[in-house]
Amino acid sequence: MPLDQQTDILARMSGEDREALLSLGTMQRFSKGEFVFRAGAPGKHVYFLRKGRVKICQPSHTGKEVILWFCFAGEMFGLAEVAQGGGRVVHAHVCEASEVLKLSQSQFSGFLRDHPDSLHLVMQVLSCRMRTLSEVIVNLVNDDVETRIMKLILRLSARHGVHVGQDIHLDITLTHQEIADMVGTTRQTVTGMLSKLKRRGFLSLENRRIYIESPEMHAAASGPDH
Amino acid sequence: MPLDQQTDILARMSGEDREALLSLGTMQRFSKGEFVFRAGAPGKHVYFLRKGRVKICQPSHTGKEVILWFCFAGEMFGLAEVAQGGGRVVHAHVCEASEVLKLSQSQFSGFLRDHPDSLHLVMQVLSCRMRTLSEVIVNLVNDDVETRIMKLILRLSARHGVHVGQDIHLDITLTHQEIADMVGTTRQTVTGMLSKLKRRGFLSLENRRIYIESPEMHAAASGPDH
DNA sequence: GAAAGTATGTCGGCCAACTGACATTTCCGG
DNA sequence: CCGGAAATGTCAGTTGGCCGACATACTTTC
Repeated sequence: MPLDQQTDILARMSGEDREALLSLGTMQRFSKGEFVFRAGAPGKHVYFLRKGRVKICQPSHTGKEVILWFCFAGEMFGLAEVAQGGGRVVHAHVCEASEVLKLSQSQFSGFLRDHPDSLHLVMQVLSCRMRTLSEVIVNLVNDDVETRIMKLILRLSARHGVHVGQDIHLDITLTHQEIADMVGTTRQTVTGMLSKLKRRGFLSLENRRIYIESPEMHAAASGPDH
Repeated sequence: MPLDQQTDILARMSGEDREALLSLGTMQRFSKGEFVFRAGAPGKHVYFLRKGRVKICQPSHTGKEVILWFCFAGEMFGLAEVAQGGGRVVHAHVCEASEVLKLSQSQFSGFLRDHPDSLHLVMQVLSCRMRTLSEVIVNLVNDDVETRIMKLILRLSARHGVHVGQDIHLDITLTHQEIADMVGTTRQTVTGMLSKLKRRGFLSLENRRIYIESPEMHAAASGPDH
């Protein structure tokens, strides 16, 4: 199983465990632009995203935002602060209408105690996320902006790509600003790079969706050409 | 407890748990320059550093190395791959003569099953490390090299600083290259920045050790001046 | 204690990418 | 279906920090 598929914890849980989990928590609905929680808030709950899309991002004194984690249906978020204590350091910002399962710290520890298989899954998810974060760091340090953007697109397509004939169709919409916040660059540079990649034939853009011409892309993203 | 103190898992474990853990694993000795494991190796063991210093670093195709984690006595490493499966993606590179406790995956899961308090600790450590990684990402994206170096020094001093009168004495030796690999820059730039900081009176350097004039430093590192 | 290896200090040239500024296009709520 | 808001496209000016190259200092090893 590729790294990118491991984080859908709800899907990987056994049926009984999932039922138990769902019956424990309470569902909440959010619409676009709202926050599930904000930096500074206490942080006594864990969340499971059932539907929609949430970005976990850290604001900085300069006003710039960094997106640390893009959360899709089936994934878990908000665990770090619960396990570790202390308030939230990140925002959980809702990108599109979403449904979220909310569990208190004690509900969740109880669940883990009673369901050791799920405990193991949680450790896997945490490990997987640590690897993803490490990968981002390595990218930031080693690669130029163009390569970072290509690798991001490939990473996303591993989990959210739909094969359409020869190409891969990324079925999520991202603004250039969001891409910039994920790879650590500016909106203008993203715009420029994307049209450059389009010109080169690596991908095509249609009403805010990205189509990847996969073979060329993989070869090109293996490293900045030098 | 500050973030930087949470990772000394051996110290935080109860006496009985620690005894149990130590009796389970086997001790190994390494000298400077050796590897506890290398990227590509299978990855079926967890390690606890009893003495010495180990850097967890990820090599890249360009030859550059990124230090993701500097491991000190009492800390745990190599868990991510064990929990998550798959081979090592990082090197564990021994910086100075070290002693390491080695446990197999099954020994470790057994231990966690029998010692729920320690399980909780492990989750805390993982969460803490995720936060640290996130912090590094935010630094890389937002701050210039000078600020990144200052923040690194402050982070290290929180865990390894010894108060000597007015100043804080960092009792670990780091080469400029290692600092560069941690903040994502080049050796030359580190040399330049350190002497700039020295000129400004933020810190002083004596035979490869760093002394911090704390008050000025904290103020300055809160953000790049603009 | 000499030689080899490793770490530090310093410099000029150069380019990727940021900044700010603006025009245009697309989206979305009423 | 219209008007404001948000997203995209483009450009010239500026610069932080990389690269390469070299000299000096420290520190192991035999």
